[in-house]
Order: sequence, then structure tokens, then C-alpha cells
Amino acid sequence: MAAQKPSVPKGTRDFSPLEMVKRNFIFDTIKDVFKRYGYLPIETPSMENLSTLLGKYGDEGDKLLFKILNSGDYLEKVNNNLKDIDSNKLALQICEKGLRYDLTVPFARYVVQHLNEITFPFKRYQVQPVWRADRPQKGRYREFYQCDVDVIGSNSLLNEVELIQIIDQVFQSLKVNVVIKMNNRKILAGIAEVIGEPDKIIDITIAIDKLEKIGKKGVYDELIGRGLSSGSISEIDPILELKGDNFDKLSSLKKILRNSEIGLKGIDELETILNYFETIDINTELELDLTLARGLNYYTGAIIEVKALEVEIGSICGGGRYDDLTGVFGLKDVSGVGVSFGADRIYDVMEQLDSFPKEIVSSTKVLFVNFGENEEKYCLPLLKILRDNGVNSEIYPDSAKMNKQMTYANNKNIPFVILVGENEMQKGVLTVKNMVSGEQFEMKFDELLQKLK
RNA sequence: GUGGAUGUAGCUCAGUAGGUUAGAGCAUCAGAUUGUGGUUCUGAGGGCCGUGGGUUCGAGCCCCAUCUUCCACCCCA
Repeated sequence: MAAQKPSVPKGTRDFSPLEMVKRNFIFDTIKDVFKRYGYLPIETPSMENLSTLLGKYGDEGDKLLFKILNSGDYLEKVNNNLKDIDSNKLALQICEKGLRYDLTVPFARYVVQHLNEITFPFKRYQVQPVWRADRPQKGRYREFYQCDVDVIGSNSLLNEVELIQIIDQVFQSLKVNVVIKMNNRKILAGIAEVIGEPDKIIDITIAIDKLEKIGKKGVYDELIGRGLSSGSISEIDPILELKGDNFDKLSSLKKILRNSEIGLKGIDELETILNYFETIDINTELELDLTLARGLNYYTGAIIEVKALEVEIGSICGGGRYDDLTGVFGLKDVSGVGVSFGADRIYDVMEQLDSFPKEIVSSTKVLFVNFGENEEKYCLPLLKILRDNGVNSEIYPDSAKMNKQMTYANNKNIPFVILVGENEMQKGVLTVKNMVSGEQFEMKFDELLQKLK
């Protein structure tokens, strides 16, 4: 039998130890921040009932769902002739489950299903993989991890403020420079209302989302292609021309949207959030960006997106407020807001910037060079004392050439190398080499211990 | 899903109009240096040239299919 070539499905990856150490660094950092703000962990299954997922992410999202074939004779109940049936309809008959597409919709399902165990406002975090049948590209995978934080059951804009603080803290800890972009779905609705095309809000937002990429002319062409009249398009013009800082933009916008109640509400929300940050210090730039649309059609208020400043990779974190996601599962009038960190893209950014801390690969502080059996016996008790005092230390396992042992220490970024040979044993000292400066000194073991512990 | 590229050593890439044993740099290992890494010099190992068909006396190179990765669109973490 010919050996089959081993491979994994398109857009999925294995993670080797070095990668896992770095990935875990990201996960641990993010989870630490989540916990610091009082969020609690949950997990949900990899697969959901297809009915839970369908229709929550728009038409495009439905296409990207991985569907799971029913077990057993799944064609038994299909009446129609296979050739006459449309494949989408067939899928519904033979697949009753699908892989989750994000963590927000399963969370909404979870909340409704576990209502009686939950006290509101419920703050949860969830770090799990999601799957999308998208065509892979750089930073775009078919299986990737999301790290979600959400608050559900509270309308307060303080939650938005808290999420922005969390974003700021996470990327500060990971040493990634980012900009946080904000918008509000109500403003987009207001714009659609003011130009007299309230039903076209999705088309309008998708078009103006592309402003940076295709320019104003491109946006106009896109809007005409999406069935808007040139008269209504001209109404959008001042919105695309907004200048100044965040508050300048908001005050211009107030004039443009003065006749739209919902638009003014959105402006007010953004203003409230921004005002909080007049009193709290954050390091990350907060930018009001009216071209920020976000595809997910369940957002109703704030929209947040985070982009890395030094690396071109799309958004590495995004989210917003959804007023009625639990509605479809039978729980009305419960508002939630949350953001999702894209761990895999953050990994790619950090890899490109080389911003993983060196010490996560090896935490060894001290390496004893191995000179032979007598020296080993002399060093082992010293190693034990160091370890008992919390100093991560090791001895090279073979009495190999110095060159090899030093190279080992160098490659593992071990800061101190201890040389104990016949001379040192006789004199009762250690030769300690600082691998960063290259200097070396003789010292007593107790001095070393005091220095390192 | 639509359109377009890509695949040669662990990594980054050469490979000339199809022509003998497929190259370089970095990395690895060994030696120069028997107690000194990160700099230097010398040498060595390592390739089903993505996979499967085809054309040809002969294919890394040409043709077809397929997979992967990547780019644009769509959309998005």
C-alpha cells in the first residue's frame, strides 16, 4: 500500500512547541486582563445546531458556515430527486449541525439556555477556536481562535468604556502598538435616514467602509451599483469630508444629522464614551471613524475595531453592542456588548515585529558547564540549593566541548554560565560568566545565591 | 464563491531556449581553538525540484489535473 501524504485541511495548521509557547503567552496575557476586570470563563461546544447559527451573520456569513453531515443514512428522508434540489436546501435536510462561526452567537444561546443560573449583568470571557469556510490568505484562516469578552444584561456605556480599557491593557501588555477605531451603528442608521434611504443602511455602510481603499469616487460608484439615486448620494458628501479631532467630527455630524433622532442618539453615546476618557488615562489612540461599518448585522450601537499600527493585516480585535441577539432565542430586551481578540492575527503581528519576550522560550537563569563526573557531583548539590531558592538552573548533561556548551547557553539566552573545574573546586569558588556583558568573575557560591535569588 | 500568481535543502532564494553527478546564503554538525558563546576561517551532511499524469531520445524547466500557500474581489479575527 502506498503511503499517503500527510496533510491538514486547507487553512488549518499544526502548532509545534515553540509556537505553542508563544500562543499561550498571548492567551495567558489576554485572560489575565479579562480576569482583572471581573470576567468569568465559559466554554461552549465546537458544534451548534445549524438553526442556532443560520441567519445570524448575514447571507455572506451563512455561506461561510461549515456544515456537519448527519450521521447514519442521511439521504433516507430526502424525498426529492437529488438533481432537482438546490444544494442549499439539500444542506438543510442532511445537516442539522454546524461548526461555530464565532463565540458571540453561541454565548447568546448559552445565556438564554442558562437564564436561571445567571445573575445579570453577566460578564464572561471565552477563548476557543471558531471555523469559517473562507478562502485562506495571510492572517485569514479557516480555523482560528477568538478571545471574547462580553457583558450582557446592562445598557450602561460604562461597559463600552471598560472594554476599551481592556483593549488598551491587552495590547500594552503584549507590546503591540494599535489604534482603536470607534463608530456607532445608530449614526449609520441616522445617515441612511437623513438621505431618505433607511432600508439601504447595509449597502450604505458597506460602501463607505471602503472609502480609504477605493476613494470617494469609488464609494459613489459602489452606491449607484447598489441602487441609490445620485441625489441621495450627494447628501453623504459632507459625511465623507469630516475633519478635525473626534469632538470636531461629532459636532459637525450633529448638524448633518439634526433631523434624525436615532442619529443624534448615536452621537450622544459616542460623546459620552469619549468624555469618560477625558478622566481616564489610556495609552492607545481612540479614533472616531465613520467609515467603520463592520459586517455583522447584529450590532446596534457602538462598533469597535482595533488595527495594528506597524503591520498591515486587517483588524486584530473587533466588537460592538448588540441590543437583541438573545431575542431570537426568546429572551427580549437584553442588551450586550463585547469584543473579540483575534489571537492568530495578534500572533502574526507579534511574530513580524519580533515582540515576543525572549525569556518565554527559556526561563533558565543559570547553566553549569559540565566538566566531567567529579565536577557533576560537586555541582548537583549547588543546583539543588539554587532551585530550592527559586532560581531556574540546569547543568549541561554531557561533558561536551566548551564550545558546544557555551553555544547551548547562548542559544537559550541563559544569562549566567557557571564554570567549576578542578581549579575552582580546590579554591572553593565558582567562575561566573555574564553572557550579556561577556565579563567573568570568581565568587563564592553564597555570593551567587544572594545575587540571584 | 470569482479572477490571478506560487511551490527547488530546516529557512530565504538562484537555476540561463528542455541536455550529464541540481547551486548559493543563512542555519545545523565537525575542525582551526583539549576551560569560553555571540565576531572570523576551513570542511561536511542534508533535495521523490508540492503530488499525479502527459509530451520528448531526454523535464526542476513545456502541457493537463490536483493540492498548498499567497494576492485582488467578496467578506472578515
